[in-house]
Amino acid sequence: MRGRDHVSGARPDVPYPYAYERTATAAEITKRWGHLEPGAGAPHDAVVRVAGRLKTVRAHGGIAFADLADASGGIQLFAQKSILGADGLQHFSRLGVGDIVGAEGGVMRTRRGELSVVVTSITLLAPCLRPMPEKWHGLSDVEARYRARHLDLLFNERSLQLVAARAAANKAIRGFMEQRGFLEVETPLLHPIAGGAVARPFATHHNALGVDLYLRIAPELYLKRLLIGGMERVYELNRSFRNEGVSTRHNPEFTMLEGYEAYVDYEHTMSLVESLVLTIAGAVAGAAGADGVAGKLSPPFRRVSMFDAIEEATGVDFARLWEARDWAGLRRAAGGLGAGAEEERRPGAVVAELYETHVEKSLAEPTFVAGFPVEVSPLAKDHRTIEGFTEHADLVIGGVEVAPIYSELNDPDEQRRRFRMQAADRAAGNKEAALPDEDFLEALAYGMPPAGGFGLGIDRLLMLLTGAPSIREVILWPAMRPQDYPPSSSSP
RNA sequence: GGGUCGCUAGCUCAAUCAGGCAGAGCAACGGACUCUUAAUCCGUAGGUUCAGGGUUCGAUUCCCUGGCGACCCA
Repeated sequence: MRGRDHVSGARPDVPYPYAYERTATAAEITKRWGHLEPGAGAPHDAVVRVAGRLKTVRAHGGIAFADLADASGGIQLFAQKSILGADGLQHFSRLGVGDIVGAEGGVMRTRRGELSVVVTSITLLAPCLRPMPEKWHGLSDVEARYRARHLDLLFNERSLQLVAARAAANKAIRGFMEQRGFLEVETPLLHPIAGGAVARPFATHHNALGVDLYLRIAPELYLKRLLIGGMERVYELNRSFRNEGVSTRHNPEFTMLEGYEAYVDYEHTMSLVESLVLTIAGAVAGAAGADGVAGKLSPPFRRVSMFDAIEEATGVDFARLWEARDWAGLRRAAGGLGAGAEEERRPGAVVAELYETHVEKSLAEPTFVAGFPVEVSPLAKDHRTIEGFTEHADLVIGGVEVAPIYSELNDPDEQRRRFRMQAADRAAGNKEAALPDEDFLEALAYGMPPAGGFGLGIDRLLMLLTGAPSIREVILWPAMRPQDYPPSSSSP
């Protein structure tokens, strides 16, 4: 591979200038001078200085053209020997695709109708020493796009749009939460105990303190401490980490929004989340186009109990079996639906499995599924009417769990029992079961106001809203195995 | 974790089915050309065919192992 290693050495001028005084972007020139007729020029004193990356260069002997792209769009550069002289034109013509340049000149529309900067001076700001992907097909190899995102963004407009969509979502979230009186906070990312969710953590170690630490799997337990501390509405737009598989829907680091509001229950919080999701959808549709469901969501979102949802999907009335405490009948019915219904499994775990395998994927329209078995919701308050259930709801859109919502558990004794239940689960081999957090229990004992809380998976929401087929499309640098590392030496 | 598919020049792809000199376009380099815009034309150079092993006179091609990725399933 030869590349263009020669270019920097061939330049007589400063190879890497420190700055370029730009006076116009491509879009500004298009807006200001778009009315020019073919062959017409702007007044002679209308000199612009533009900067950007060359997409193509076309030399024609006495003249040359180049397409310059900046963040606002593109503008053609038009160079002539009669203006630049023979050396100047040759200098221009030797510029290559990918070089970053600054150009100064007047503005005109060519006879063939292309708005152009008539170059009076061109400055190479940074040469492109590596060969660029092909101008016509660009970079389409999926793996290459994820690994070389800098090139992906240069060649694939959609990738850029998805970055903008995330920025728009973040901005909408902050605006919405602020307007509702929530304060944005930042809590620790390094946790002595990874709590607040059911997941395996990444482990690390602090040398000076001599303690093992874990990357957070959720900020929940710290945000609840803030409620104890007297804050009534808080949220954190956070990166969390889960040491689990990688797939089109899972990335080891992901972005989540968690919010807590004192003195309300999950019914109230469901309404909050509904408004929030609609607000985000509007912002994303504006930034990325409504390819996914961004433009199609409409309130009110449906609310359904887990038992009703299961009955709709399977035709079996598990609510009746549950109320009758007919565990044998429940196991029999669940077993008939392919669920693991062994004697030692708790009925709640069986119901949760039925929901996950038979219901969740089929919920296309935005739906709040309310009431989860206590086994899978160690941090939510007991359900007011269904024994063994909690006030935990999931917002499901397009068959994907987007947001869990809770009436937050604030009884420290009950919280301790829940941790014990999880510990038993863990002893039984479930490595994901939650760990007891004594610090948190002690804090809870000071009294936490009743509160509604929610978590919103931003990456998955962006996938849904934009129609992205993989979570890797909405994350700039998704987790990938290192390529050629260690450098291939010998085979085993 | 299982299954299917893919990996050839910087990029996009041929050649693989049926083993027989590894190619094209773009990009790069040299040259021609004063209204091009996937510019055109002439010329030059560019390869660990993902890696290792096997079969064979001969392997990008067939077989095995491994790597990386995509998709589907759990």
